[in-house]
Amino acid sequence: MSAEPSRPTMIDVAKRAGVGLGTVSRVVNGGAGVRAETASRVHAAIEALGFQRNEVARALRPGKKSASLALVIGDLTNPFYATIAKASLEVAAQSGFAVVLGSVDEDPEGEKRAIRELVGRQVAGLMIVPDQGDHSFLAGAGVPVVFLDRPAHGIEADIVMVDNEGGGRLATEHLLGQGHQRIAILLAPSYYTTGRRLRGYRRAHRTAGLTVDESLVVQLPEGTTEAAEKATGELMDRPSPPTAIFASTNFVAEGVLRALRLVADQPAVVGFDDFRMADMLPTPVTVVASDTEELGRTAATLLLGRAAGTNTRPPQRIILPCALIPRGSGERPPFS
Amino acid sequence: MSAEPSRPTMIDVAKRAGVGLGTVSRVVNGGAGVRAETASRVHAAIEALGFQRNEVARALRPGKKSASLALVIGDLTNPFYATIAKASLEVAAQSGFAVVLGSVDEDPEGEKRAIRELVGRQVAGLMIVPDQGDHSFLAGAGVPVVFLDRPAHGIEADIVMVDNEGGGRLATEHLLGQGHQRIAILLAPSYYTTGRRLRGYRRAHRTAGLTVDESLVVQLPEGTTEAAEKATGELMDRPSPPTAIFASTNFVAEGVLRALRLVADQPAVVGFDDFRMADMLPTPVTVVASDTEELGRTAATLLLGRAAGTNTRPPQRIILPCALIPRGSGERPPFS
DNA sequence: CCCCGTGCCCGAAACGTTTCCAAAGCAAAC
DNA sequence: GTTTGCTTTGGAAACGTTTCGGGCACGGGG
Repeated sequence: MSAEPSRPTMIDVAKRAGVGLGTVSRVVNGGAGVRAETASRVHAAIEALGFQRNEVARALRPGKKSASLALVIGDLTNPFYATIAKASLEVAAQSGFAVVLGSVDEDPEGEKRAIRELVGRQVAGLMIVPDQGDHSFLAGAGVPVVFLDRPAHGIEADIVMVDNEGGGRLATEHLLGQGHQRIAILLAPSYYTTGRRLRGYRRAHRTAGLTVDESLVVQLPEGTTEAAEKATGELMDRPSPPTAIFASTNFVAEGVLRALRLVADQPAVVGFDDFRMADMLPTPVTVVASDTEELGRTAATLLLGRAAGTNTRPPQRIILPCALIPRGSGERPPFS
Repeated sequence: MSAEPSRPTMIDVAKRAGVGLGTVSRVVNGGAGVRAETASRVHAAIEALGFQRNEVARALRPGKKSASLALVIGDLTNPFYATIAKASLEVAAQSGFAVVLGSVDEDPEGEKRAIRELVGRQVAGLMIVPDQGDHSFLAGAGVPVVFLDRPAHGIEADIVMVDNEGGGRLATEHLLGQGHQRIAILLAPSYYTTGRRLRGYRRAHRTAGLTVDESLVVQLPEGTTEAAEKATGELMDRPSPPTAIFASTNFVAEGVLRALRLVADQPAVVGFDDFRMADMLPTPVTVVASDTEELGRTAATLLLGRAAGTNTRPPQRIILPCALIPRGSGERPPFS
């Protein structure tokens, strides 16, 4: 057993450079108020010892939060979430912040535990894509919070999201404009976003003077491609199938497209959120999409402002617009 | 300006429960050697105050690393990396570890800085998808390291990677088996993995008694779809274009497919690494792939073992196998 | 009655940094 | 020569936890 070669501390550096502890600290933090000659001696000692500041000890001082942001987010395999993670990571990195990923169980209880954990780590701020359930326990945590993609209950905080209702309306209006009358909507059980998209769907119908056939509003048991595939198959097997489908999610859209490979009369399809290869499929997929990177960037920027105390405005609600990207699948006319 | 409602500490809890500081600590850490009655009083106080252990202070004690792993990885938007992140995150979470994402600049210098940062945060271990360049500076850090996907220079450490050469051979043999003689290989400039895949390509040729036409070995300036698309276009415009293309990366494969939309004589295509929708494209894409989740899981498990001191074996090199998934694009016969 | 375990609990020390106060050096002004 | 003020430096306190050496109370054995 060799003795653990414990990393050198500022004290070691101070001894070696023949200066006081405080001086080393000052040099490490930018070196204001230190003679150049002294500073260079300290730097030499740091170099020689391979000293590396212990961020943990640094963060212990009151007021100094650790320079990290927490990100509590769903399945990174979903390009929507991955894009958010990437964008926020980039913004954070520019300010010298690291990003801590919380464990991402699906149940609200796991989410709560993960968040507690993160708060205990003294992160400077939290970015959360909230599950359903109450988030009031965050109120007293003394950490700024920004919610992404959907609001949370029980707490006033910044939130950055997409114009779900507008997007839903856009998609539906587009399909109605092609002459479709029987438009199905497949909803992943994601509660809030899904609800708003449905609302847009309804509003588009109302505006057009149509009533929606409730049997075409399909609530999926899961947000997976498999569930969507199955539901789509059943939908198209009905006596009078829909002539168009609005898929409320990128995974749902994928499932829909899979199911449709076996179908003779191809309905029009519009998805929500863009995805890779959407334009490469046999008939390119029309989607309603927003700038997901912008969403992540905005949230991170906002949070950094809060964490730094620069931004003291009341909680903001930022809503990013959606645009329709016609590619083919949404422009198919109604069959029969 | 309301006074910052600083979070309660163990001292506050101790006062409120009418016990000593040490007792609170024991209760919080499992409560061995504390009378049940006392423990419940402490728990009540914790509940009442909303106490949350300060992990930073905890990690300050010598030996105690913070319960977090660092992950230094490329673009999360790349499903390959996203999958690794997800899998390792899950494993870490099971052991109560969080995952810190390092800033992911592309240049080696940025990577080095990011790693230093992470080491300073007292993470319990590092998972790194290494850039080229020397990583010997990690040797003295006193933190266990696991490299993913490619080895690093200047340091002995565990590494988990894919059988790149075998995969390259598999892909090439498959194409040769279809009667292709002019097989192009498009290489993203990722140095190591790319080099091994090329080696597999060469070996397959040699085994088949063929010499490779060096003009068909295309080194891309970038690993982007755009670069691959451009190169593919040029490739197919040659007087005698290849009848098959081996794309060394998922992004490269995408670029190839984009370019091929405009081409009359469709070459066979095999990609490296699977990707979403590969089976949904007009002609489904044949790929060589390995279990990326397994890669992430293995690395995380290995690292946790090192961090806990459970695993003291000499550094391991784990190589995951690749399998060919025929879907259509790789089974196209040579044209003309 | 004394001694010694055995549980349970207390509180000080230590971890490595930042920050604050004071001291020291020095130059300029008187 | 003294004062004043500024720059540079040293060192102690504080951050919130874990850990460790005791202390106290109680009970049983001698």
